[in-house]
Amino acid sequence: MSTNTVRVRFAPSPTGHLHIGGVRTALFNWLFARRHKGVFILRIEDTDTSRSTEESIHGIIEGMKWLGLDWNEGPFRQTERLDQYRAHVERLLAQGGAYHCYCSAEELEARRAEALAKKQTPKYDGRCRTRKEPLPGRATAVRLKAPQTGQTVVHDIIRGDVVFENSQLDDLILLRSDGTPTYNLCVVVDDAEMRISHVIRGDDHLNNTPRQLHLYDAFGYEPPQFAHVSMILGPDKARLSKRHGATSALVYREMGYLPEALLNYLARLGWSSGDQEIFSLQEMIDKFSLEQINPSAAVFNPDKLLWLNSHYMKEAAPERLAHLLRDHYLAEREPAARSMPIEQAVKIVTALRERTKTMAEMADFSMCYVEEEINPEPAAAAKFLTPAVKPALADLAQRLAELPVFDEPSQHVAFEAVMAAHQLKMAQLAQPVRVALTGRTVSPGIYDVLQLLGKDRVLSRLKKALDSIGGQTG
RNA sequence: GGUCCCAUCGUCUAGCCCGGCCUAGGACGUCGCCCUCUCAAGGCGAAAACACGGGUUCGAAUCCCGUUGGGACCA
Repeated sequence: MSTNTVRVRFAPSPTGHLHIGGVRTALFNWLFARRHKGVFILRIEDTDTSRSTEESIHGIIEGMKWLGLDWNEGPFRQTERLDQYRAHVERLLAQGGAYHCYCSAEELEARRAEALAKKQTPKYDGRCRTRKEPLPGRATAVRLKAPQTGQTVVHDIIRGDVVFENSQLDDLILLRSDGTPTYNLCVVVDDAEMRISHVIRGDDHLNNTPRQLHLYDAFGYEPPQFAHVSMILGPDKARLSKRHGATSALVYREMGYLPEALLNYLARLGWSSGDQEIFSLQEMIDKFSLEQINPSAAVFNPDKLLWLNSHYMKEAAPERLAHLLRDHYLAEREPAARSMPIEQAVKIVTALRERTKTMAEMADFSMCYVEEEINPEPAAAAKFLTPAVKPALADLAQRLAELPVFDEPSQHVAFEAVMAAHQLKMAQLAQPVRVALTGRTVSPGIYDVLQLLGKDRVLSRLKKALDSIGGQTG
């Protein structure tokens, strides 16, 4: 295989749901891989067994599949590669590139607290670095013998060169005293062995990068290129988290967002291509470049995501939305909806997608076309189903019942006749009819409503409404 | 506290690298008008930003320095 092949990875820790910040990182990696006809790898960083769960792994994979972020290799799991990490450490130890450290976590913590108290930078003092004889009876961690002078420069594609003084970096722990490998070790071993060409990750890892570079050096590996993407912030400019609202990709699915809307939104958060706002997946792939990524952090804006979602709902094939609506969003509200003819679902989608911004909202507005009977909202009924309009409604019911063909032109004639006979304007007639038929004051055009319900339900709901109105009869 | 990153409308951004075309463009949101059987959608229009201070230069949003503010990591 050519050494020029782009190989990138998304490496989430399965300690929670698939976070939308993670989705953006995954998307940038995926776009970069597709753009360069490279390889996208999914790697599960599950070495922290106390916090990793199978449930999280399933959630991550399900989320990735929902979004269409398909991977070429993996999912690999770090817990299946522990031998690799240990072997690398053994090798380093044998070469003198690492050493045993006998300091206990408690001692280190005490020294750190002491340093902080003296307003000094807490940093490992390297006291075990030159120890010749092992201390018997003490658990040992393994540390990297890192350079203590000079500088380490991270050549970041997004930020340019970032310089670190080696004197500021301490000898990082490779293996803890309980034998478990640390994050930096695993990442470097995996990225090297998986021949990752570009590490595209959150900039919360920028500070880890010089240490990782030391590790690449120690192992004799050529380091990859780095691109550190800034964080996604909440409205208060703090890192986006649960307290800012939904952060799980799959929760956005439940809220009725389309995957292409989320992807388009996340792509434009930190990346741009001129003034373009709407990108198909293929356009994103064609135009994506790491150099165009904005180095500054971005605030997550739910309103814009919502706008994009409504845009994509209007763009999508009605049949696709109809299946989604019926089999997912409606079915979870009313299982009987599964038996709805797909043509009916298509009609509902066509009538509602201009006025609802999510699939969940569409489902809520669809219920009155799914259920056999409805109970109008009390406030709407009180305002529009009044004795004053009762004669007109009765007249309309009569005329609609007598229509030989229940189509829009005929319905139109009936409405015109009722308006003329009762001296009513369209608004005065349509609103009561709307409330009688849908139970609320907001709906698609009244003729669309008639079509969606069909003659039987129209007549029965009009009758029910008429019966509910007190006062004069007929 | 130390290290590192960042800084254009409320928000996402174009412009910045290669100073003049910038009386700073687009988008979301907001407001107004039009359309209208409701709500939307759609159309038209408006308000709204170069964090601050010094340089460099004929000229700086664009280059340099500092300040301030925010963020991340060490934890």
